[in-house]
Amino acid sequence: MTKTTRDTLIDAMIDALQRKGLHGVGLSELLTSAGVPKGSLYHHFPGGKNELAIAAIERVGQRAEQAFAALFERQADPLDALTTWLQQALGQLQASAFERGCPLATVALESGPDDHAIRAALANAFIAIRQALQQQLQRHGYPQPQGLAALFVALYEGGLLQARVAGSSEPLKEAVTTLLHLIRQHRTESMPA
Amino acid sequence: MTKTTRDTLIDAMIDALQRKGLHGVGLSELLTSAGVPKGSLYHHFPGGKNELAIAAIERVGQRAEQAFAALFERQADPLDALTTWLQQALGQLQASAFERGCPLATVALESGPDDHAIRAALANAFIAIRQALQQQLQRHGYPQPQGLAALFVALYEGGLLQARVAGSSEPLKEAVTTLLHLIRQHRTESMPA
DNA sequence: TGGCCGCTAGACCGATCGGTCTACATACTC
DNA sequence: GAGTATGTAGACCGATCGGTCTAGCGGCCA
Repeated sequence: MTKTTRDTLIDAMIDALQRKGLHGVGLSELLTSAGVPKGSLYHHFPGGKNELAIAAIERVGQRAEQAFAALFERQADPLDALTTWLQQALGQLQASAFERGCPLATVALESGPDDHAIRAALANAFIAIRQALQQQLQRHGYPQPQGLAALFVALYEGGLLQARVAGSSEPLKEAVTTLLHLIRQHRTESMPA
Repeated sequence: MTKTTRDTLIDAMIDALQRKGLHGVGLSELLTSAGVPKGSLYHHFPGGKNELAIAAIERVGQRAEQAFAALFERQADPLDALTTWLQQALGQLQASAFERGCPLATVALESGPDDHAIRAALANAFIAIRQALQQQLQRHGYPQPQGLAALFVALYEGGLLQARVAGSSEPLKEAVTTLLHLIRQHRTESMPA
């Protein structure tokens, strides 16, 4: 089963969003890297660049949900699962010489109030991610699961950003270590197993 | 003392970076909003858009350092100071209908590996900010001050991002509350006053 | 085999991009 | 008042932007 043209385009857009953001990629550049002519783009996505970006955002959201499901199934304690998750993200960032961050973050900051559709897609994706985390934390009896979920997502986004500009994974590593330490400490004291 | 043309341009660029990022603003748009002709821009910044962006990043870094200094002078406990800081950021975001975030974040995610100068300016700014936080935390005896500093910056950047796409300050508020709770708890237990 | 349709292919378009260049106003110096 | 430095003003440039349009390829069904 070969990848369809549509999927090729979406993947190319995701990669572009990770590296430069929506305004940063030219269509011709994107099409060249995807090996797809312009006609095909506008056949599959009549709405052009924007529609493709929205499809990319939605796919990222879906993948994140799947990845979380798999992760939480493998590791019982959500904290272990989240640690794995952050380590994976860090690994990918390092492997790409700190060029590939979160595909959602850049668009989120670039988008203006007029980009309704993009904003909606982003909002959905982030809500889904936070809810997935929150449910797992709640199920395992962590206090303030909603706040913790938002905190973890913030740590992920803010940490990747810092790692990117620093060209080093140290800031993120330190922040993760510190937060996990705080939570574990708090947990063992307030709810002894 | 009227604001110089140079300062007007820098401020306009900072505003643009907060709203749309570097690639998102056109020069003509920026110049119109600043009320400055193109000739003046290239007189003060021969390097054009990039050089202006770097000047803007540097100024943001300086302002942050000043703001921290003033904040820490007014509030003895760094945690109180940081709470104030996050509340101010949230206030500004809300006041602008969630359009004005951190001027550094967007450029950080947009910039490619070839933008050496911009990357260097960003790296400096973030290092300065983290160090300012770290020193204050250290001075007040908080454990893992470096990790805490990185964690706070991540919370700030990741939290503003979430608030922006959500069009609501709730995610950031919850994350802040949760983190402060964790730290205070940890502190009172490990180092009773 | 002829017609059809999903899709590829890329020439082409006006608009806008960042950047350059010349002309001019102002103000300070000799 | 002539000369010079500083900075304003915007017409103008080629390149590139996102998007449209026509041509044609290749498989499928009658």
